Amino acid sequence: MSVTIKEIADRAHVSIATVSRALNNNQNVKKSTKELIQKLAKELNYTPNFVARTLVKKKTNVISIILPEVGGEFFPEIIKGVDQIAYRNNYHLVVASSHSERNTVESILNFMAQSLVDGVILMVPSISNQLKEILATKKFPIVVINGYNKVESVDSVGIDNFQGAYSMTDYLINKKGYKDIAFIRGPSINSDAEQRKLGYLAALKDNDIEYQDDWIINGDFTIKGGELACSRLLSLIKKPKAIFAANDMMAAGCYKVISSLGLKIPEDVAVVGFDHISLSEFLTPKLTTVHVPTDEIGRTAAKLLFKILNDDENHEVQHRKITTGIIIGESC
Amino acid sequence: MSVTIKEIADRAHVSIATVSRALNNNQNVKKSTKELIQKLAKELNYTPNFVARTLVKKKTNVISIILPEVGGEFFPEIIKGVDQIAYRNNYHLVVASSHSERNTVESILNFMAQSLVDGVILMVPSISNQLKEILATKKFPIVVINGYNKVESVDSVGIDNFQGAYSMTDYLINKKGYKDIAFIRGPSINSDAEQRKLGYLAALKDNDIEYQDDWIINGDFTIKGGELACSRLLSLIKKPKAIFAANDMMAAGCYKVISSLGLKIPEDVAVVGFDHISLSEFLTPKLTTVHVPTDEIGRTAAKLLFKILNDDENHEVQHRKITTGIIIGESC
DNA sequence: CTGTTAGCGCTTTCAC
DNA sequence: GTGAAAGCGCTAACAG
Repeated sequence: MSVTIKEIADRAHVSIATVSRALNNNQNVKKSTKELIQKLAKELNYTPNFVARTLVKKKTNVISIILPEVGGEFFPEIIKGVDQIAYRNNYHLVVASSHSERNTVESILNFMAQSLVDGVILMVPSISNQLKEILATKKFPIVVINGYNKVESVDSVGIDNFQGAYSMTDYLINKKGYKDIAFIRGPSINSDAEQRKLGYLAALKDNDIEYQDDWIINGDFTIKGGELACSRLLSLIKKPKAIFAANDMMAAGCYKVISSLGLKIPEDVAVVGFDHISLSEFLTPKLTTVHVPTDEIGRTAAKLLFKILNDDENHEVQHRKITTGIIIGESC
Repeated sequence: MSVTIKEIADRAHVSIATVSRALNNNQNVKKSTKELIQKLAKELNYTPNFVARTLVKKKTNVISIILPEVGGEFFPEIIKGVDQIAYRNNYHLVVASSHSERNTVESILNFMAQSLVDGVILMVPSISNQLKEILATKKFPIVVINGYNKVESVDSVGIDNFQGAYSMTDYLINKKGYKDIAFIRGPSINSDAEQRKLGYLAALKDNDIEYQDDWIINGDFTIKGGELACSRLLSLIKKPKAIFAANDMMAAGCYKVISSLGLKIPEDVAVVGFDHISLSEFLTPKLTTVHVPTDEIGRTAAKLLFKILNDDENHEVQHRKITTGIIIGESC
């Protein structure tokens, strides 16, 4: 096996305690012996046994992120952000995605029970009651990624959907001069989607624009849903001049319908989206959309977690919102 | 802290050794005491301390996957595949992506040195000499994802680029009746790209079609590169009737150029790609392309790794190639 | 069947 | 400054 402190101790003719001290650079070890030990360690290519240290320190230097899936547009970015911060803190990251054979709750409990990780970042589409209970009574460091429907006692970070939708709507009105703006909603159980709708409504209101009931159409965040919604909007007697889709996928659906009707974006009707997925860059004309800084979410969550980890006692719960920005394309 | 076997031992009035045995279900423990212990364990909500066990067993039940990046089209799928298999084997997965602050080699050495993981899956765009050396002298379980440029002594899995390109070309010729097929290459240092070119050439040859030098154009796997290559091809005196881009990104570039020239796909010129990235589904007309079963790569790599892990002594090195399939769109 | 004992590799009092 | 010794929670001989 690999070299241990015992090996070094033997060669340096000191005790393993001294080696331990010297290697941890702390304590009061005579300069010369410290140097000798460090030299020896280097020579022997010594690396501390992580596991042994963990056993005594009760600290694994591992955090974990649990998410519904590892693929897609957002998750990888989040992981990346977390990984970055973890690395800087000299931590490792275990990624656990719930899949058919594993569910989120199980994952958390498992990790924590086995004292495998020092903390977890949890990303869930929605917070079930079972989960809520666990979180409410939790006694381990955790931060949740998911803006709404949150548990008060648990740190969280989410994106500011309201602000994003508000500023996009405001942009359409005040920078682009649109007044007739329709909105395609996301699934109503989805709290992100709801916030986006509220942001849209608030912006209309603040600009003294009456909202039209039939310009707020249900959608389901899919391309297909966008197509359906869009064709309904464009078959109204009073058609909107701009369509704000609650996500880019549905905006892409609008593109399909609009081009199949022989209409032009943005001349005949403008389309804007939300998310800034990579597809939005490939649409012609390039989609104007709300950018969600995904990696920042990951980084923020990780930073929050380390704040708890380093500052356990007097850490106070925070709920952070990540603000969005507008990516200006040519679709309005 | 959490319950330990000592706690259980006390309550059951037996020694910790017996508890350990009972819990591990092995050995010969009297049925009644075993049942008592297991009942107690459940009552006390006992979970084994992973770290303590690791320290003595010298086995962490963690594998790691190291990749250049966590985002993008492919990596998440690979991770997912690995995760699935890992979970089934009762293992955890640590994901490490090399980023600005960390490089691959460092990661491997680090993990192994700290005896943090039992094995690693390594995915690299290319294998440097430094890495090659490490791999050649490696003494820990590792499997490399990257078909070519491989180290003989190390297990690997990669996709069969040659076969993929061959069958696509063959499909164009024999199913679709094309004879004038141009090819846009990837970067020549990229061995995947080279294999694709070879597959293309081989298919032409086997069908007795002379290849044309100026129909094989350099590209760089980017949209821009695809655009450039495509406009060069379409300004030739003798234009090809079909363009086989070595990846979907470049195929997307072709789409742009072709539509800007007012030409139609596939009537005026057919376009096919390679990779089956999600963008290819959104192109109009839908792109015909070679599907790379990414999650299968991950699964295969993981299975291979566990084969080594479980079968250490007499495992013989394998090099696996994952075959591809054709996704039929409307672009040819 | 079950208990005793000796570690795994390291950190951390407590003495000297 | 440094060593001795205990112990983290568990497993694995070795006895009985």
